[in-house]
Amino acid sequence: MTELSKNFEPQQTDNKWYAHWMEKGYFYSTPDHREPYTIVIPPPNVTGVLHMGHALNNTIQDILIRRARMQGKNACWVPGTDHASIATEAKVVGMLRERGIAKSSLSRDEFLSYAWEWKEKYGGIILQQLKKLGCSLDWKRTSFTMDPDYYASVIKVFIDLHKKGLIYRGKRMVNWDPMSQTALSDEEVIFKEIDSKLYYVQYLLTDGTGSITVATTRPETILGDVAICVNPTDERYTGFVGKEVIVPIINRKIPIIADEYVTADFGTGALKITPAHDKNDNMLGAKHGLKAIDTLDATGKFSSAELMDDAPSELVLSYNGIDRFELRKRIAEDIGALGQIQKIEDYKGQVGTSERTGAVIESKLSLQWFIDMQAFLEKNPEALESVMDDTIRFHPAKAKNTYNHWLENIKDWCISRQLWWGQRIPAWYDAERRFVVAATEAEAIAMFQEQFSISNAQLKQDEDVLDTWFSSWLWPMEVFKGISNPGNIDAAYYYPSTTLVTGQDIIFFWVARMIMAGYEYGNEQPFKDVYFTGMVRDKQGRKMSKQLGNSPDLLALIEQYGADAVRFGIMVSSPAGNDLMFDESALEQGKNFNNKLWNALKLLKMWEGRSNVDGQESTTESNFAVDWFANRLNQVKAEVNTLMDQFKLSEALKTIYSLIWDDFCSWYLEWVKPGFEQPIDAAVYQETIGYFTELLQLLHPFMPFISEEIYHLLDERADDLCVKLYAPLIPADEQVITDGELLKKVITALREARVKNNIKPKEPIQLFIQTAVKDRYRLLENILMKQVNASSIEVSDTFTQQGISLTVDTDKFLIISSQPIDTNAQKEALVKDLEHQQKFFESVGKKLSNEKFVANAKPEVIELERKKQADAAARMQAIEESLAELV
RNA sequence: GGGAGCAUAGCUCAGUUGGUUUAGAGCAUCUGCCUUACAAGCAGAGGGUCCGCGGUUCGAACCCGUGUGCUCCCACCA
Repeated sequence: MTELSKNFEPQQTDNKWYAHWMEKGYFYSTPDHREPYTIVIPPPNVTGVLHMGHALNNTIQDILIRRARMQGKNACWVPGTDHASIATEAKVVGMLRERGIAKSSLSRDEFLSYAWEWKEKYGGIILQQLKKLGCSLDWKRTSFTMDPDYYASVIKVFIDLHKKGLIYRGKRMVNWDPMSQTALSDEEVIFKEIDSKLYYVQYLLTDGTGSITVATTRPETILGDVAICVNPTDERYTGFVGKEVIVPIINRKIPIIADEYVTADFGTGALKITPAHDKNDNMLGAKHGLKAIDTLDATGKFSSAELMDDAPSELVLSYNGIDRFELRKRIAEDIGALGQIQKIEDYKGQVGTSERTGAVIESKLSLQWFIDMQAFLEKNPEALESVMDDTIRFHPAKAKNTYNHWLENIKDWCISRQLWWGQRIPAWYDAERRFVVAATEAEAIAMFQEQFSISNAQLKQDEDVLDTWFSSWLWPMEVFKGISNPGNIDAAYYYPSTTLVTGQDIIFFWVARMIMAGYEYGNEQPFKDVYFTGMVRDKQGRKMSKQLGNSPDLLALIEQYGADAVRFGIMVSSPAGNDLMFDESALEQGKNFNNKLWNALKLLKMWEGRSNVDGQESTTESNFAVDWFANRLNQVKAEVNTLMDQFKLSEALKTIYSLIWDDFCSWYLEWVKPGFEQPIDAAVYQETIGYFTELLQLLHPFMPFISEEIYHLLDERADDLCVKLYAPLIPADEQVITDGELLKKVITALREARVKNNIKPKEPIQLFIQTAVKDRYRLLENILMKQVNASSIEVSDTFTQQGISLTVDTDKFLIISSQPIDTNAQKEALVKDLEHQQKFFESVGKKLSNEKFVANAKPEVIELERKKQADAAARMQAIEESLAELV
């Protein structure tokens, strides 16, 4: 027997076991006759590092996949990363800048070779970090959304959807990120409340009869104004409609028009129309036949390029190159100098920002590629139906509402991005901007021949790449090459996947689109269950963020507490779909739990050499304890199964924790513990080892390292817990469970009596019991004696001595000790208990004498109330007898 | 502005179709113990107007209405 350390030392065991599991290839999966259980990881950004959100998400996936593996399913958890177009490109640009290289000085190919170099070097660190957490991923299947096959599948889907008329190219108002200089989808825009100012700008009428004042938050766009709009019912302005005003500074003459869109009671009731810079203005401009004048360039700086018709002044030209926010101040000042700013008010408004860069979004008219989502959904109505009718089950179900709302109000998806890192859009243009969509230039040339009768066309490929989510939505299929090589063995076996575990925040970005793609390309659901995790917050409920500095270093925590303790801490307080309030004290609890397990092991190791193989017969206390725990274990295993099937992982873990700590360690081990330096019965010892093994197996999905370690220390063996199959469930014997509960209750009550009467633990007592179920107590006697330190137990019909009396259920107990008895305190306690019982008895009695209750309640409920009443009566009688015996 | 959700012990949460609930657990707190696996522990205890108000019902933490307070999602009233 090797010497066991005082406490469990995870740092030494975690890496050892992970390496061992890898070496054995336990995480690798290939199709076979077994039922598959498939999870595809939500691919983290290739540039990412492990944070609390990942830890929560991946711990859950690992628990599910490990359990499936031990249930005999063919468990396959596919790892991988996402190329994360914007985020990665930004990182590479930053890296180049540090080296003194500007992106603009590079060709596309040069830039991409730097990007790949960077990806190879730094990408996927996060996957290595997942190993520290114990994640049992099938590393041979590691995928990347820019792998050659994956890339090809994305192009294939683009071409296919274009052919089906679901993808179109058009000039629309898009969300423009001036920092990364690309269009974004609506989902990538986050609205934030920002303090700004409302400027009241006066526009003079051309006929010299006065002016109209407009309230705007964006004076920098004034030079692009093409009209002033008022509500037709607004009496203040009835005389104005049809007249013209002069735009300050640029001196353009623009009409005053009327449209019901304008709300009279906001600002001055007059709205300036700038179709190039606002979605609603653009809509109004189109409706009223107004042109759009764009005064900002792609980087958000002023550009006079579209102002040439207005013969711009020196002042206007001097704005060129000024950033939009600086420009706002400048123009406001310059209009102020003209005396045409009436007032400036503080104003808090919603401003769209880029999810990735945080830059304030500009609405910009731009030629982009879109998916007609409405048409897509009409073609695939199952995408909505499957979720609403629980063909795809959402956990928690309330996420269905969110999903439903989004799909019912779905808008077109802008999928082109003005970036280089990503799948390049397979559209080919000639000099006259005619285009075809084709996978290769050769195909495109052939198509030009066919469509436009142009041979050997000189073509250029679209410069843009696709939105990252346009590749992610194929993830569950394409990790098995289901798009690039449809119907292959892996795809047929593993797809649709079993469970998806992801954050609620990407329900639209990702989950909804995967479901849509699933029905379009495979005509079935991509997964059966979706488990949504909440957000990880600090214990004050704040989001974790770099600015607040409240985001713990996960690897440091693993180093400090061990991976199992971290997993425990995360899981113990994270119900499905609810935010996780991360608190380091939960990790402490996890560490303590490790230690508890470790000490149980140490205890068994002490018994190992002292088991009595051929000696005395098993004692009855051991028999009952062994019998009880076997049943208790079966009972809890069934409970855990139910909880796991309902995805109540946190509850399941707490249930296992309590089974191990309370039932196994506090009760069972104490019940079978032999006297000091006494041998333990060999059969009992063997059973105990078996129970501990089963407990470790139950715990393994949650805490894989320590369970594997103890499993091997408990008994030298060749197999591993990691792949040990769960035994079939056996129903528990209720009578044995009930007897065990009674025993616990009696022990607790007697201990309480000892404490209250100042009987020292070491002082033995004599115990007398009056009970109607003598046989049951005979079974429990020896354990009871040991647990309450009784020198004798006598089951009799009457008590003949004075002592401390108490009742448990309807059984009466009398304790005789050398301590002097405080009769008054005894009486007081009994009277208090009696009063309590009486109150209860009366309330039940009241209920039972209520005719309406007896008439309306279900028979079994009435029966129950009768039983409660009878029990209370019996208890009252027992207490009264005890009181009478007290002189 | 529209929609969804939540409110139970100091904290984090369970509580299945209303009746085995006189509302439970973990953590924290308090008391006593270095008892021969474990003081990172053991034994025991205290702690709740189930957010307020009204209603339905024989019976409500649970169902309905309403008020209050939080959270999230959607929506560019300039």
